[in-house]
Amino acid sequence: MPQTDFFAPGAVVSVLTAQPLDRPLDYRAPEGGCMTGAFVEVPLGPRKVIGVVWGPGQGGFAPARLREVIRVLDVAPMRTEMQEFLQRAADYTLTPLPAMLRLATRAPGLADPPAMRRVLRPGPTPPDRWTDARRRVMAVLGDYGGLAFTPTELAEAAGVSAGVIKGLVKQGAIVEEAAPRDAPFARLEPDLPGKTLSADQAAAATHLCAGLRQGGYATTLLRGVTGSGKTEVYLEAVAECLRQGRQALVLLPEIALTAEFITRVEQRFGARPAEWHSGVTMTERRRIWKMAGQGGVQLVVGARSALFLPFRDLGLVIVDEEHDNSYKQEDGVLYNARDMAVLRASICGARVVLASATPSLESWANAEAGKYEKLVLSDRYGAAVMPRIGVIDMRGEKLPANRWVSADLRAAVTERLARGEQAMLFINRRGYAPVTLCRACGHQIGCDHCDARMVEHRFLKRLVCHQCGESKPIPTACPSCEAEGRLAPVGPGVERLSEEAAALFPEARIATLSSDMHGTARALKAEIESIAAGGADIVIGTQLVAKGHNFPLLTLVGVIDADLGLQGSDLRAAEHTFQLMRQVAGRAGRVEAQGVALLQSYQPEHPVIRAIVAGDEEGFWRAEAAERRAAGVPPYGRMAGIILSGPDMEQVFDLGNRLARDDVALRRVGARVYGPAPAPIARIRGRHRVRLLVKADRAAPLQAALAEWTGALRLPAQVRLAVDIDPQSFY
DNA sequence: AGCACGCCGACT
DNA sequence: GTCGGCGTGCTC
Repeated sequence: MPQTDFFAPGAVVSVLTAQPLDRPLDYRAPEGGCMTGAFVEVPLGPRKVIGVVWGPGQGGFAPARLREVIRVLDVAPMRTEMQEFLQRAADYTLTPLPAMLRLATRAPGLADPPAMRRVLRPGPTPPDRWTDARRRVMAVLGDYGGLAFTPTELAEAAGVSAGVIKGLVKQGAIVEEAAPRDAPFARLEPDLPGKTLSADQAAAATHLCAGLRQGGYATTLLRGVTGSGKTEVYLEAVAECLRQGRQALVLLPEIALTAEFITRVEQRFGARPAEWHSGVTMTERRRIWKMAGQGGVQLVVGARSALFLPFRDLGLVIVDEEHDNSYKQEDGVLYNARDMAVLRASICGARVVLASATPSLESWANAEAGKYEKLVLSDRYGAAVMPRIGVIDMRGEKLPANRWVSADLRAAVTERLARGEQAMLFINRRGYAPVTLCRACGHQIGCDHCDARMVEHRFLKRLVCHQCGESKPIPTACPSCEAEGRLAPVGPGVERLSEEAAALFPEARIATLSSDMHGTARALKAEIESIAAGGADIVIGTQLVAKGHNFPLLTLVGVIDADLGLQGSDLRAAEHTFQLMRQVAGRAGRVEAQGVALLQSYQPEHPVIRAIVAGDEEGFWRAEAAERRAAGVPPYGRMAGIILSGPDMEQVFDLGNRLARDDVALRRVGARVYGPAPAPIARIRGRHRVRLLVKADRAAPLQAALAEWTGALRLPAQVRLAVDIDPQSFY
């Protein structure tokens, strides 16, 4: 890390850009000099690019050929802790540092001078006459003294027409002024009265607040069943963080959840936090980015990429639903947001709260080992109790073709309908039918670019590949044998289940929730709100409904295929099924009545199904942990996936074999390589993929060995190699 | 990432 | 003869 802070003009500095160069380049400091961390514009070949002064020059490049930094940008310099975070995240995920920097500068217009806009302030001369409208305008301007209004905003806030404002400006009662466009966010008030907490919640909140007052890094796993009020608890921690004048970040796994959460923040703190995710406008992103650095935002709520905002003084990171798979995803860089949150917090001395009803085994093990603190909320908040969970053994069920709702489940739904309560049918499959089969020749329609079957989406009237998103119209003739009218949908998806429910319960109002049926997040939110308010009798949904939405009238959840996630040989299958089933079951009976969850299963004796039914969480995790420990896999061993992809299958396989053979670097640290094998999806968008797995001891210096190992392989032009540290799936 | 340099096929 | 294909390499 850099020792020198200021570089005099002409001094040699090293500058990191987001260009894929694999290391920083040396430049001469500009006229006026520059600081470590400064955002600068530098010449690169014929172009000008943005970079960060990373430290003193590295040397080794002819001094005469050094070029000069063009200018220092007018944004808050990158903090040393952010540099360290990016460096360590890059080292951990084996990502080139420039790619990491790109994540940290994903706001447009950083190079632009601070844009100004015209805002209105009360002027020196009172208006000649006071009308009602004029009084309202001046009252709004006075009340919100600190806030800046544009003419349109002021007219709207005061409920007057633009003419009134114009008149006041003309008289000098209001004056126009230039103000920076990227304005601070409205202040959140941590001392507004919060909700009354249960004894459990209060104890947990007190503990978290005490930790924040003590300061320094620590991670707490906050466990609580659905409806136990985890959110209220961690909002108290946010309040404490704000009281200390530090910034807080709340990560949510789904954009669809942010709207509801922001409303709760507004109720608790009297103003809206900043909202950061892919759906946010460019202007707003730039504002949040800049305000994070200037301290003009206290709380950011958003997606995992918010971890890379340049917070000036981050004191608390909440990772809600920490077990959620979407925290580990690729957006240019493969990283797990939960782990990166812990890393970032440990560097900047912040607290982390990992909240979940069903933690990941990793977090559970860290808590068991004493690396994380553990807080458990055992009661459901208010009168709500955990649902009773039962299994319906489908082996004895004689269902007609293309029916999936058993007699028992049907009876249970009918009972709820009679009582005026809501029921939910859950199936974790989008679309109408997962397979389209030709009855004449047995051909199944697959994607042309991937090794995946096309899923019929009747709602969209198309076949869709869930892998690459490619879609095509539903053919009338078989593409293989050309038989007309012999194509048949096989198996259930959420749309088909909806059709069945309509036939079984003709009187009921049925609402179907699936991500592809509601174009926008807003439409989806409106639908969810309407359902929560009683706008439907039966809710039919996919994974989407399992994630944190609150349906107070719901007393029954029926899971159509509880075994679905248990198929395949993925070691995490048990964990995921356990988490998903517990979450779905938790939707039932949140308020007064005890809910019931019924799981349809063809293997009711399966240990996972039994653990879910028994509600024996600790038992499940202990058993799962024992198995993982025996197999030497995460979290008791380390793993990495290597994916080689390219247009030529043979070439990619050859490279995989060569890699597997030349494994000296790995063996030196006691790691072993398995494969190559076709990747879980062997072909995506026309690129063939093979995968190798590396298994190592927990303490092994895996990254260094992997870097040496893969670095030795010369890659042909079209072949790409990606390293996935701590892969989500492994077998 | 861009953009140049460079070495082999079909065109004025 | 040269215009242009995109494979390989460099950017301080």
